[in-house]
Amino acid sequence: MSAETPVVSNFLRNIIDADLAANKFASRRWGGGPGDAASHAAGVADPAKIRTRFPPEPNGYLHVGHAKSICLNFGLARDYDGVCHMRFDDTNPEKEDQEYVDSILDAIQWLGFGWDKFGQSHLYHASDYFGFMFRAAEYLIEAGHAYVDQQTAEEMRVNRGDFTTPGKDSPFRNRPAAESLALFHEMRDGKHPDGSMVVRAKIDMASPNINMRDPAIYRIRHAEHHRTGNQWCVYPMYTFAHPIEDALEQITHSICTLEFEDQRPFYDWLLARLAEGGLLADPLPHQYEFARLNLTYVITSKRKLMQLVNEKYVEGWDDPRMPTIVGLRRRGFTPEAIQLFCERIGVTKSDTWIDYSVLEGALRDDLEEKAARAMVVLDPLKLKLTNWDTLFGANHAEPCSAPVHPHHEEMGKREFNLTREVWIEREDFQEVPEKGFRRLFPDNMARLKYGYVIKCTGCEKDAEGNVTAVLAEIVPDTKSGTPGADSVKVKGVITWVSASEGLSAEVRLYDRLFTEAQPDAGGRNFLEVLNPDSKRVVTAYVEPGLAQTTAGTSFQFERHGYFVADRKECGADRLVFNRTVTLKDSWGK
RNA sequence: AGGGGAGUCGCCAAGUUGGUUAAGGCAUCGGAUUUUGAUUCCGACAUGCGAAGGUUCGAAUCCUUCUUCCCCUGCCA
Repeated sequence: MSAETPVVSNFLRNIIDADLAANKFASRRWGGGPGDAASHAAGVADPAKIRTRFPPEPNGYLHVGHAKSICLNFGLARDYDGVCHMRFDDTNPEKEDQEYVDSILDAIQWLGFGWDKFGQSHLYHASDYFGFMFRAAEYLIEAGHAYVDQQTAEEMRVNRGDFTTPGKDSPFRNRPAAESLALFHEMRDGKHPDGSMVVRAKIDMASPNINMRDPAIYRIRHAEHHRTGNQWCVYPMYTFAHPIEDALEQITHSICTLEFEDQRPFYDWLLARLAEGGLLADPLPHQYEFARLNLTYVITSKRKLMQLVNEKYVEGWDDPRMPTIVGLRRRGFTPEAIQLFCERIGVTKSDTWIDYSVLEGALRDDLEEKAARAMVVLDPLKLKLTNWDTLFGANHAEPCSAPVHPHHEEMGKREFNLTREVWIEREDFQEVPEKGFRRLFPDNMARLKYGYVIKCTGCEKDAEGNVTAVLAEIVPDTKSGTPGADSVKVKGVITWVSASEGLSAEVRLYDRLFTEAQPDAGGRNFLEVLNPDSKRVVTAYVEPGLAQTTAGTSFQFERHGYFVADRKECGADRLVFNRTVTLKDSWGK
């Protein structure tokens, strides 16, 4: 898909182009896997022109916002003959779980990306670097760049100062390195309870950048880690761990979101210190920040998504209304549509809102090309062909044929029968037509798609005056595909399903989850603007050929939109379809 | 208030060593095609680049001032 989509320049591509042009990475070595300066020095010239990484914390499900980052990082690596490392940033044992690891890996592969490149897998875990990180912290302490602080969390907070007030040095700040080192070892050995002490980088308590006011780099957590078990009771903080992870993996461009901009000075400070100590070597990785995705009508906060699931506003993480990758997938999104969306929105440093319709547009553009067509009636009203018996005989079934895809003959034909009674959409009949209406109304002609032109003669009503059936006559010799098909010109085309041969199916009509473009704008509780009609379930009639539908297959239900056979509940015994997105409708329903 | 960022068409977004008519996409609006009011195809769509000054033969690009919005005071990431 990217072959036909011209690549649009962005600030990251410009940076990479400049780096490459300057031969900035010419001396890079690759030790065959993540490692310190010595191990890479002993390796080979790095076969990867650049290295990026996608580093989720395995504490939740991936969503459309992550998709932007995934497409960016894996996409750049692909385009520049580099590699993107799949890395779990699992430095907080209390929040993480293997279940999330599995779902994340699955989501990325589904999106169309992988981490095997240059003959090896690049699936990494921050927890594999705990040993090095511990050594790095020891080095920092020994070199006078870090210390063990025994202030309480509250004392630390107060002494950090605020935006206008410089912080105050901790009373432990200048304790001898040997004392800090001994305490750090005691921390590791489980001699101290959670929260009793912490290792802090020694930088500048008066820095205007609060992240430089002696940030905590190691804390005590007597917790079982999903990968390292009980091997450790001290764990590195993100601030400290992330730059090291990047360096050990020889990442060239460490791309993260805007809120980490203030963290970059520490990122550079840390790597420079470790390079001084010989633990790391140039060229060191650099951090670049881009604006995360803001999508209207969508919420991506982990906490809020969790709330939607836990409080049953939706039916799980893979509910088709959820912006999670599993939700989008079940809704009928394709990986290509999501990739197209990411290409269209671009990458910048300006914090913007993308309208939900852009996502829908990309989806339609992808599905239009590949979805098989089918005729389905979602809101059935019976149509009686009153001259059927005299024309064909009551029990006759008239075979009709239609292309699987109007622009792709090679996809073949589908066959179904026209019978004396068919289902049509209730909205396709108006006893008194509104201006511009071209479908069925008394004395008007329209075509039953792929069948005959019919002339509406009236309707039947119940005691309350509700229309219960539409009456029409077939106009002879107008069957689609026959020489006389165009002898009568009509403006309206009606989709239909044989009343006697059509199959019934459960169809879920999904709509956006919220009624406001920015559900949590201005501190509003997003639950107050949940769309009560985000899911409507109808029993529809579908053409007989859909009987053998495979779960996960996408269709265009003609004149309605794109639908997908639900991957969990659609089976041979029960047809279940999810509406992925409607067709564009310039007439307005 | 201190620090860090961002403001180019309705929504995104190229363009920044200053130099012809400010890319492109989405949306929108015309028109053609169409057995999906879909698709497709043609065409239209910023004398303007947050604002005001200034430098210059020439500025979205340089300078000055102003303005709006976003992020930062977890032993989360």
